[in-house]
Amino acid sequence: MPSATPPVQAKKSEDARQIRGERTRQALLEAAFDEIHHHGYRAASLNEILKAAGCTKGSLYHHFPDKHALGLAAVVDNIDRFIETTWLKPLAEADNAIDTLLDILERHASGEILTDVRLGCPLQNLSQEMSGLDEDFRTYLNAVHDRWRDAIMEALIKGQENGQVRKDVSAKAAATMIVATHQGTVGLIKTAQSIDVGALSLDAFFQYLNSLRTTGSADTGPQRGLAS
Amino acid sequence: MPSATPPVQAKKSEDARQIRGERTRQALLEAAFDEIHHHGYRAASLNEILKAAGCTKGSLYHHFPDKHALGLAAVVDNIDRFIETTWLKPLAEADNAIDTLLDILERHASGEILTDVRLGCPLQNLSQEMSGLDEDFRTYLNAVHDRWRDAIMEALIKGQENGQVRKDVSAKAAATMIVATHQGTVGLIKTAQSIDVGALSLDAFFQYLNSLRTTGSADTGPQRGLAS
DNA sequence: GATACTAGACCAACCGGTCGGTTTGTGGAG
DNA sequence: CTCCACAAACCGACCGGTTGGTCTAGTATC
Repeated sequence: MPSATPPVQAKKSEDARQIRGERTRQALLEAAFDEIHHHGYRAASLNEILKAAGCTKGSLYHHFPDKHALGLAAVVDNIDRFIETTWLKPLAEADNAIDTLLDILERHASGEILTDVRLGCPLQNLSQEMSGLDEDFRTYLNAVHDRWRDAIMEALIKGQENGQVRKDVSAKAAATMIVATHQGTVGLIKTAQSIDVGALSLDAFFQYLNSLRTTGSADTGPQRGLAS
Repeated sequence: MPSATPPVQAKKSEDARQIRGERTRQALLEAAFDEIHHHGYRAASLNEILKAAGCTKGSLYHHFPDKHALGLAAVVDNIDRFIETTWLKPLAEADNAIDTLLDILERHASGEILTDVRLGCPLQNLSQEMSGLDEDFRTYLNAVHDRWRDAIMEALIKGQENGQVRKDVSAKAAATMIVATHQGTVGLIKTAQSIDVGALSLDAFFQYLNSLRTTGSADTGPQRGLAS
């Protein structure tokens, strides 16, 4: 990165405008999400966030009107990205809905996605904490649930059209239950602080998901299931 | 309740010892559980609890060493009773595990058990809030999950022995998933602040539970399902 | 009079939020 | 190229309020 005379007319937006202002803003968002993930929104301390972000109250309240705005921005920023890459994109591109679902769940069970058992899933944590407390958070989190469920539903419907998924099940109901079971399993894991209980739950969950296949397609093949 | 000269020698344990001491203790437990149910443990204000219980700091700290002990006692007291009457007892006495499960779930869906959609299930709320925060709470809540799951498992095993439940499913895995799906559904309801999403999830859930029946017994009978 | 219990003023710690003031980067004038 | 004006960015002491918890004084019951 040579600093040799950058062209004077170069738009400074790309990099130059990001220095300072945007950088500390991003640092605040990241630190805020981390603190919220660890302690929840209400118990998240602004002073701790500031310490982690390496700036002070003045900076914070220059970029955000209050704690609520900071927290919401941090949460939306992070969860949107997560749900998009982990669920929505793979499901939209899926050739086979059931296979894709099993694959994503397997990656949860292996600890690839849920890295820290103690902290749990941010979406789950926040839904639980904030739903009855703040309408802005609740509306957003509920919208995430809806997007998530709809993505599963669409994949199932596509599978039904392809003849991979049984047509005597309601795609919407099944998708809703899949979201519920996943969230519930993550909750059990957090309380048990062990993924063993998650493996148990997923074992039955996989059996259910396989039961959604048409009898023609590879049904209860031995290829799927917990690696154990 | 005539106060006419009670027998002097009457054991005062039953009623007399309960006056004052035990009465305020119970009032504190009740008020504490209510406050915790509404705001969670951390946000539960001792002053609010005292106001609701109609006593003062001095009384509280005479009966309990600290907030932690009060909260735990209140939670154990209440949840133990709930899980016992709602799940453990019916399951232990069940003639048919699947029918009993469907029945309990139906009572949830009808709003008979989960009275206030906004507050959610206390067990779920506390598991989520406290598991990563306090080992005493976590240990207790995890034990409740275990008791709950074991009761379902026992009922399923009994059903397998009776020939009502398919033997190619792991009772333990199925019971774990049933707990997870139920908890997850309750969570979705809370975030959506509507039982509609719960009805959707339960629709698929019922289909799954019915699929656990042996093909001989009343399989996908029309008698079960959401009333709607 | 001893014991169990109640009362509420009081405390340090921490909370989110405010505010006057300083630093830093930049565009235009000379 | 230098200098200045101005605004965006940043700083941290400070504020009122609330928290869980302590302490001393007083009261009902045996």
